[in-house]
Amino acid sequence: MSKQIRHRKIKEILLSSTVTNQHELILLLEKRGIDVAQATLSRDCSELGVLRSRTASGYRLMIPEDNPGQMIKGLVEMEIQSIESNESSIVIKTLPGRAHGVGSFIDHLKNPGILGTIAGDDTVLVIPSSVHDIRSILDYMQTNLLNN
Amino acid sequence: MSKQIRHRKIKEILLSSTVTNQHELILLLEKRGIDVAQATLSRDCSELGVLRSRTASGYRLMIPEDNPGQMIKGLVEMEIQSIESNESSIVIKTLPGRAHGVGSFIDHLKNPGILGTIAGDDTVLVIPSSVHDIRSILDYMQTNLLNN
DNA sequence: AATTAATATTCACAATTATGGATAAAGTAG
DNA sequence: CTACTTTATCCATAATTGTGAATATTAATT
Repeated sequence: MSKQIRHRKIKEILLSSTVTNQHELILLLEKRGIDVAQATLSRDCSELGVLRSRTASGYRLMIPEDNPGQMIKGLVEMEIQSIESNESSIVIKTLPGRAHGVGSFIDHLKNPGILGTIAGDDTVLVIPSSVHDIRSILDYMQTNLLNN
Repeated sequence: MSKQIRHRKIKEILLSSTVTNQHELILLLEKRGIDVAQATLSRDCSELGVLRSRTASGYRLMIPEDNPGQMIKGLVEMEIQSIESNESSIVIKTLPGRAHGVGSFIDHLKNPGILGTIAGDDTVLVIPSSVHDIRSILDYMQTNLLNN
C-alpha cells in the first residue's frame, strides 16, 4: 500500500467525517483495508498539515484545503519553457497562452530588482530595475522558477 | 548530486549543443562537475525520451520538447477551483491570476456551443451560444475540465 | 558477414526513504 | 501538581530507488 494512496484516503476521511484522534483514524483506515501504525500516521498528519482543534462537540482532526497560493508555484514551473536574457532584459518563454499567468506570478513576487513585466501569448518580458542587475535577476529566476 | 539536477543539465546540454553519443555527453557533464557512468546515462536518456537520429552532419542526441498542447490540460485542471452556472451563464473560479490562461484554453476548444469567454483575475465567464445549451455545456466542462 | 561503435541490461551493492515498536514529550482534565 | 490521553520522536529494520562495472544486445560501417 503506497504512501500516496494512504494520504489520499486520509484526506477523504478527514474531509467527510468527524475524527477525534489518530487512533480513531487508524480504525477508519483499517475499515478501508489500510493498516498503518500510529507512528506512521503521526508523520502522515504532519506531512498533510492535519491539525487537531476543539469544536462544540469535542475534538476534531482538520485538514486544510490546499492553499491556492502555494499551488501556483508548481504550475508556473511547468508553464515556463526557458529563461534567457541579453544585456538589458530577460525573456521567458512559456507554454502557449500562459504568459499572462506567469507574468502575474512574477509581479506578485515583488522583487525590488524587477521593475515590471509585459506578457504576450507565450512570452514574458521582464524589465529589471537596472540593467546592471540582469545577471542576478536571471540567477534568481532560474533558481526559483525552474524545476529540476 | 541528485538525479533531478542531472536530468536538468542533460536537457540544457542537449537543447543547446550538438551531442553525437552518450560518451560525449558524459564528457560534457563532467565539464560541469557531474560524474556519471554510461549505464546511468542510458537510463537517464530513456527516462527523458532522448533519441538519437541522423542529421546532415552525422548523429545527434535529440530531446523532444515537452508537448505544450498536452501539458496544458493538466495545468488547467489544477487551476480550476469550481464550475457553476445560473440560467444564462457559466462561471469558472480559478486560482488567483489564472483566469486568463483558463479562458484562453477554453477558447481554443472551439466548442461551437460557446460564444466566448471573458476573464478577470480569478474568474472566467463563459458565454453560451444559446442560453438553452447551458446544461449541456456545463456537463461538457465538468467532464473535461475537472479532475476527481 | 565480420568488425567496430553505441546503447541497454544484468547483477550486486549503495543510498534513500518508509515503517513499526518502544518510548518520550506534549497536551488535557481533574 | 498528578493522572491520563494523545501525539511526536528515536531507533532499528524493511522496502524502494539509484548506481556503476561488466556484459549483452543492437546498430552502423566496411
